[in-house]
This record gives sequence, C-alpha cells and structure tokens, in this order.
Amino acid sequence: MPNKKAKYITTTLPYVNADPHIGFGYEVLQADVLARYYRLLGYEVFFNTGTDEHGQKIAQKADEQGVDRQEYVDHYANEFRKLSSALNLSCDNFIRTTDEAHKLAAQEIWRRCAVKGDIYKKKYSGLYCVGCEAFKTESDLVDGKCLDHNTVPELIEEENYFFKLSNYQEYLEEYLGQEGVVLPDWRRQEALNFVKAGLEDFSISREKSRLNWGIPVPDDEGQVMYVWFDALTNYISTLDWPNEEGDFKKFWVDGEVLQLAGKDQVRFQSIMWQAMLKSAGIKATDKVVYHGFINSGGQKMSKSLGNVISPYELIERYGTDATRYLLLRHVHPFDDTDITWEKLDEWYTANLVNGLGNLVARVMKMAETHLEDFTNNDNVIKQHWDEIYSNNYTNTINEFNFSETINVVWANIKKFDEFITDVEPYKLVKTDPDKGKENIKFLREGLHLIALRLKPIMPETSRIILEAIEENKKPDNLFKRLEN
RNA sequence: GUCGGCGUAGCUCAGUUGGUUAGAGCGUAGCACUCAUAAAGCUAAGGUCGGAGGAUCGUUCCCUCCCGCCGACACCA
Repeated sequence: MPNKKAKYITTTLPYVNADPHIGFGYEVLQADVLARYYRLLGYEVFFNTGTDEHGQKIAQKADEQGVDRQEYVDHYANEFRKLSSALNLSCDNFIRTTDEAHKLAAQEIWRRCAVKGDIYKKKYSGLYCVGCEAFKTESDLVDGKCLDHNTVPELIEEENYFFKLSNYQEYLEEYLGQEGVVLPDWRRQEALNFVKAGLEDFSISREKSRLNWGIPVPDDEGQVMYVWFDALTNYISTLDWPNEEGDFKKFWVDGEVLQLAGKDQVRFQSIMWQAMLKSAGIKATDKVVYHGFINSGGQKMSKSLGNVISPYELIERYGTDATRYLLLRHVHPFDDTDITWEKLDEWYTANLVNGLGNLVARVMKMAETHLEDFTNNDNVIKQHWDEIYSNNYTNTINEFNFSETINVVWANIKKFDEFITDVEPYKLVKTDPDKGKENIKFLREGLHLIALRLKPIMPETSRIILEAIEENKKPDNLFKRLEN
C-alpha cells in the first residue's frame, strides 16, 4: 500500500519509583491497539515505550533501600519490560533513559537549544528542605514548614540552567491554536490559556553536589540535567536521533507523530516538549492524546487505602486478553473512570464468558457437527476487507474512542446471538439440511468477521478463533467462568 | 477568586442543529428455548433528563441565577 505515511506512536515513560500502575497499563494498551490496527491497514509503525530512570526520587529510593542506583533502576526497568510481555504489547523499542545512546541524544538536544540561545544560567533561590532534599514552593508548606519533616526549609541559592520558554509564547499559541494537536479539545483550550497567561522560563538542571543521578550537562561538570528535560528526549532518541536519517526521518519527520499521555502531562508534552523541539529545529508532535485517571471505589488508588488494583492482578484473575478488553472497553478514553473488582467481575462474566466466549462455543459446535470442513473464504474476506474495517469501527479508533470501537464488535456479537435464536439453525439442519448448513456457514463467517475486528484489541483470542474456524473445530472455552 | 467542564434509569454512560411514547450496556423480575461455558432470546419494572426562573407555540437540549462535583491557573514524573 504505497504513499501511506508511517505512524509513530509513543507512550510516556513511567517513572520507575513504584510498581507498574494500572493507568500506565491503560495508556500502553491504547498505544498497542493503535499500533496493531495501523499495521493491519498496511502502515509502517514504530511503537515506543520504556522507562524514565533518573532524578531525585529514584536516587533517594535506591539510597534508602541501600541498593546501588543502577541496580535499582535495572530491577524496575525489568518489571516494566515484563509488563509489556504480560500485556502482549507489540512495541518496537523499549527505551531506558539510562541507555548510553539516550544520554548522548539528551546532551545533543541540550546543545542545540543552547546554540539557539535558549539556555542560560541563572541564580535561583528557593526554600530547600534538607529532609526531602528538594526545593519547596509556598504551596507545599503549612505554617512555613515541610509537611513530611515538620521542619522549616532553608533559603538556599543555587545556580541552575534555565530554558527560555518565554521565547516560545507566540509559537506555542500558534501551535496550540491548531485543532487536533491535543485531544480532548478542552485540554487544548486549557493549555492555550496557560500559554496566554504568560510563560516563565524553566530550570532544567540541578547542581551536581545536590543531585548527581542524572545526565551531565554538556560542558559543565557541576550540573546535571533535571529529569524532565532528559526524559522528554526519549521520544526521538528511541528513533536513533541525532542520526537524522533512517527511522527518525521515516517516522518523525515524514511520519505522523502521535503521543499518548495522562491528563497531568499537558504542560510537559504539549508545552515544554514542543518548545524544546522548536528550539532544536525539529518538527512538532502532530497529536497528543490525554487519558484520564483510573480510580477505585470512588477514590484515587493508594497503598494506604488498600484499594490499588494492579495490572498484574488483573492479568492473574482474568488473563491477558480479558485484561486488555476490560481496560479498553470500560475505561473512558478521556475522563476519569472508577473501577472495582465487583464491576470487573460483572463485565468479565457478562461480556466475555456469556458473550464472546459463548458465541464462539455455540457457533463452532454447530460448525464442527454439521459442516464438513472449512472452506477457505479468503476471497470473501478480501472483498469485505474495507467493510470490516470501516464505518463506526474505523471512525471510533481514529477518534481514540476504543470503548466505542469495542461496542461496535459487541453489537455484532449480539446480532449473531439473536440470529441463532431467530433462525434456530440447530433445528433447521435436521429438517432442511441444506438451508441449515447455509445458516451455520453464515454464522461461521460472522465469527470470522468478529475475529478480524478483535485482532488489534485481543490478538490472542482473535488468533484462537481464526484457528478454530480454519480447523472447523470448537476450541476449549475461551474464558473460564469465575469461581466464586 | 478567574477560566472551563460536568450533574440523564439501581450502576456506567450515550443523546438531542429545541418538536409526537428520552436511549444503550450491565444489574433486577417474569416468560420461553436447548446449538452453547445453567449461556443466549423475548417481555417488564425503573427517569419530574441537579433545582428555580426566563425566552419560545413547544425544550432534557437556548438564556439567567442557585446547589453539588471535577479540572486548569507552572518546577510533582
């Protein structure tokens, strides 16, 4: 399929100071569905994810645990890598910000911004809490004291590098003025308002004496980059930038660049990162899609509340594809969503066990019993290819409304269940074998359509169904009934 | 405080460029079927579309005010 723009898709990189969060699991699944879907349509795709491993909090955590910092991040990077395979992600690269190539890229983008005149050194004074080893803002303090340590922070002067975000006010207003660069659109308006209110320069380095777990600032022994400056660069270092040819050219420059992120990321992804790119003379991101947060029992998930639902727990209880289904269908693509084990169980049973699983069982049982074998219907599929991936199915994916996309598939399932009750092919096949078989064949083709549509969403389930159709054999139950 | 969003069946949400009986899925109750994972199908119950006022022949859908919830208003990755 010629002349199709390549597609670049990336998630944000989770900060490795905790176990994988379900919200990140959702984000990475969104990316995976898009990647698989675009590949299915013949696009060249680069799907990036990875881990963000520098910074104060990580150094602190590692030190607290008495673990070597590199070992600490190695451990967590591995945990996140495992999540990728546990969710059956089809990512093309898993980047770590401690990778050597990434470090060089971060330093190169720094240099380019510096050459442009957008980086300068400035004395910065702030309230520094020794206990936290961090600067505090007035809003962090209660009665002038640090909440965590109940101490009054010291006023400390530090010289840091700053990025001239103020240079990009006009540019960002123009960039954010374009419909489509941020989704949902009201977040774009928020970002635009933020920019219009006036932009201050941002500190992008820390004194090495205070924090040394970071990428060294080029040509300055005394400073390391502040994490976010380093981390944002991953989106292009993963494409082997600063090599301007190859993947970078194909996917970033000539391709369509899509980023996925949580709603707390707007300032970083759509403002700072876009200014950095502009400064370094690199094309802007085409679109950033922001999802909401996942809560549980009406509250933010937290260890102290004991309401944390982790992606691994979901996978353990329901399996990989069911977890993909549950998150992609029942988490709202843009707004916050509340989930509980009770609801998850309900959705699992109603839609997967009684819905998809049962339909596959009843159709394939009839096919196995009454049809001789599989008749290759590749031609039929080819004929209907556009139809299968069209209309609401495609429209909703293009709007990143995966929940609606899956609704389309489940509407198909409902239709076929109704058809079976209505036509009763299992009876018909006894009184009028030809007609009965014709109907069963029709159902099997319907299943084929459903399996194709499930490909990006539940790849393994899709594969099993397609295989069953090919072998004309009822497969083992797709989804086990929950015990209690 | 300023700006923005939301409040629709028990739950999660869709919807209306204002027009006869307001929708879906899940859940609940009943009927009925047996190909299937005691599943699927049909039917029903269940809503003053947050509240009050206004403009309109007419509004859940427009305007004003009020109540409630949420988000943005910069150094937390």
